[in-house]
Amino acid sequence: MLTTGKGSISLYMQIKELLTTKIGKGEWLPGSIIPSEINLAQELGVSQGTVRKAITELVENNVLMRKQGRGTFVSIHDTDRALFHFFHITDNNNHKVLPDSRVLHCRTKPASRMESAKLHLAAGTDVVRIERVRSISAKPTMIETITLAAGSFDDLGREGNCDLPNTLYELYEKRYGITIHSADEQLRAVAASRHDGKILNLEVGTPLLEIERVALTLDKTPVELRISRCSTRNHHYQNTIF
Amino acid sequence: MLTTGKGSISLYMQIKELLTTKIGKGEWLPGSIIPSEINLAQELGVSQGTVRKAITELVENNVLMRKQGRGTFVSIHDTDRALFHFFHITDNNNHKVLPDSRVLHCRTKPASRMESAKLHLAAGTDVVRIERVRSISAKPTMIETITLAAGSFDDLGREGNCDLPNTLYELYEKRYGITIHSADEQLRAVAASRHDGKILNLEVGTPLLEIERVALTLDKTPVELRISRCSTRNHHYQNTIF
DNA sequence: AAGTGGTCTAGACCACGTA
DNA sequence: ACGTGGTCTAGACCACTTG
Repeated sequence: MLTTGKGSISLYMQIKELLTTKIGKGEWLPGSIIPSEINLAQELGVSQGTVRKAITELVENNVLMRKQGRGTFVSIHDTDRALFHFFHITDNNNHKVLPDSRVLHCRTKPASRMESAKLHLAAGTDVVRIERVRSISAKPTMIETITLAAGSFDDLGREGNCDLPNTLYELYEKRYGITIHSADEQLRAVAASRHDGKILNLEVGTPLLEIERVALTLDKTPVELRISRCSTRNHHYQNTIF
Repeated sequence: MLTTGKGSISLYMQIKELLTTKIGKGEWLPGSIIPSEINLAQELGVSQGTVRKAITELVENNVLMRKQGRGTFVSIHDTDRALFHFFHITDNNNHKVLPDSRVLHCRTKPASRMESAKLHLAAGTDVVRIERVRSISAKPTMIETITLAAGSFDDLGREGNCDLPNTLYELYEKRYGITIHSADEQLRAVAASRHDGKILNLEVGTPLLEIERVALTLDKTPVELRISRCSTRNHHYQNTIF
């Protein structure tokens, strides 16, 4: 179980990994309560303070949530979290608005070289590729191309199963048991293609903000590749550096 | 001094604010060591654990740095910190490279409406406006327009005092005692102007990534407005969401 | 050897939510 | 009334740095 003594990793770190593993394996599901600090401490044969330190760090990593008087819970991906944590587009008054979305295509195809590289897939593996338009205040504002490993999302994209909700990360969590925990984003300025222009109602060549995001699970497995091209006439990407 | 009892804020929070204030006022300078946890605890009449909790949160906020066996230090803005913390442009292999910079202009002028709004200055206050080009691997890659309240940076920009170092935040800290602690960034895609094109050696209309950054001190006072327009042909803006 | 931060314990009391 | 997390204490031992 827990190892102690010289040269071994600290107790609270071992506990942190133990808790992380339970969550990663689905033993403790998102939204469910975990045992109290006192119970965990007794089970593991350590003091409450040690468990507390492990939990504190997991709360800082958004893996757990504490609610005073109630208990500690595995974090859940509701719409709010998606909006405030992963969605960085705001209007020019810095207000976040969750855009609507409309699916254009949804197909299962072999992965491109770029897709298999970014998602760590073997060449030629099948992926689901979704293209959708997102509108803010009824104005088409961004085009998204989303790529998922077909194996992990088996029924998605098959037989016209394309009636997708607006916040996909909630779907991944609820229907497929895959929780997005972090993401790497790369931003570039690109020129609108003819296709972009037609859908976003812009001139060809208009500068667009391209966001290439790889979304990762708790154990850093890449799960989704999402390329968004956004008009930044009335909106922008907001980032705060602490 | 410290207040305790019902309805009052927690001890460690009061200590956190006390330490923050000392740093903000310049009583403890960047790079200097602060009293040990035990000394602080004795001075303040609390236990070491309480001081520790306050310090821990300040370390998480990048205000302090701990060095085991040595002590706790006020964070310093060396080149590395500027590079790893505030500079988000990387090449397409996700490697950070600190660009060179060459100053084009450096003038003191009345603030524009936008500048006075973003820097919380009265209309018409004098500001220093610096324009520079930054090159990566000898290729001009970004144009920066930097605006500072002239009052806080008195001699800067006067009498051709424009021999500026590459990492400005180090200069602000060392010469003017102003430490940049956080920043708000807004990213947009824009078309290269004739001026942009000439300097960056690009066609007019080429999409550029525009980064508008307001840099803040520890107490959230806006100090610098920086607008960067970057070619994203060989580079991009990298952001990780945890 | 002495001093620092890092980990860990055992126990106290408080604030909050539920029953 | 009870159980939860939140704060705080006092003290132990370890790991690291410096003199």
